Amino acid sequence: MDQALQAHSQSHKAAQTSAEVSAPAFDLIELFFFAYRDFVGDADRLLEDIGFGRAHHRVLHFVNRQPGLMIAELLDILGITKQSLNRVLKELLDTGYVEARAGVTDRRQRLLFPTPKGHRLAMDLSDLQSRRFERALGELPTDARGPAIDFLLAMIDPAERDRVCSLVWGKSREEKS
Amino acid sequence: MDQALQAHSQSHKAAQTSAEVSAPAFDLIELFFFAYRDFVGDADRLLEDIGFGRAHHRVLHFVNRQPGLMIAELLDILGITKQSLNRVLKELLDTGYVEARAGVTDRRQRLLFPTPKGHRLAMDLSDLQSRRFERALGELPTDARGPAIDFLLAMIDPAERDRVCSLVWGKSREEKS
DNA sequence: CTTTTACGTCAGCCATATTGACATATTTCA
DNA sequence: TGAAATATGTCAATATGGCTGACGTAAAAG
Repeated sequence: MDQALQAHSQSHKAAQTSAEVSAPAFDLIELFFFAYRDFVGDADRLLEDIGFGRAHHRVLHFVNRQPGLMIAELLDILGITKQSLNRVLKELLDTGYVEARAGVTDRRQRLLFPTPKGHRLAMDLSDLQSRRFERALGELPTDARGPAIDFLLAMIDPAERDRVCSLVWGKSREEKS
Repeated sequence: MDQALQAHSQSHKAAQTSAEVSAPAFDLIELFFFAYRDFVGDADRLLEDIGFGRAHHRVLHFVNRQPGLMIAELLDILGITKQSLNRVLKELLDTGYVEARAGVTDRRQRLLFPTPKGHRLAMDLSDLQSRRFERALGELPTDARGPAIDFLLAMIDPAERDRVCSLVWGKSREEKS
């Protein structure tokens, strides 16, 4: 069967599109796929006991990371529509993991905060995922934390990087006003 | 649900005191999230023109990588049910990206092969994703390809690694080049 | 006072996954 | 040979997480 594929690959060389380059990095592609799958799998297992999914996790994570987040900012970070957010956010509000307070200067805004319960869940999920990173980095010969950060950052669209960087390392929402 | 939460909360405290969990690696968590999102976004944009989604991509990718794959093997790799696979696979067969032949020794088996058209699409998608890796690795000071592979592999569940390694390199991890 | 902004909501659609039950062909084994 | 195990297909119902479009409302900004 490998012969069949090779023969066919040769015969169509002329018809290959402009996208064709050197040998594809199948190993990196597949390792990234499986690594991410296991990474989110940790959180999935913790969440399914409470009846939440990944959508809830993402919302809770960013609300916990940036307490006082506005709806519009959250939509921008997640890249989803307000209708999509609404069902998930409503469940988080109803079950008391997140709470919303009207903005001080602008009372149209609903600023989102984690409740103590929501904060604990968010930290448990983050700890779980951090432990995977710690284990992984600990398996590597030298300290690979810096290189890992550099690699992951380099994988992000250059145009997106500033936004991501300020989200990851930037100021908290309290100083924003 | 309250019980689950309470137990969960206590286990968190225990973990904090005994395992001395340091501050969660929010940066790695979020960078991994955004990196993976951009990574799959490349393929998503190419696929949506033909009306395919990520599910089609995953099936086509592994069929292209391992021509002659059996249905059961594919289900095992993807970790989904046959009912989920069926619709997607049917569309790939109907549109002529994948073809199925009965097994030689066991005619119950349906061995899956990429058609020339399917092979080209799979390679276009892989090339697109490879270019992101090449760009990313090229931005880093020293050659980071080996370290990147090691890091991604370390992120995968230890119990899963041998399976992933033989899938990626067709051999065990020790003999990986 | 009008417009814009920030948000909520209803209604319907699509894609991807799930489980359970049942059908069919084929191979294997007692 | 006849029974059981295997590989796969299929029908039906359900969940989740997204989408678009349209419409409503309260508050801020001009």
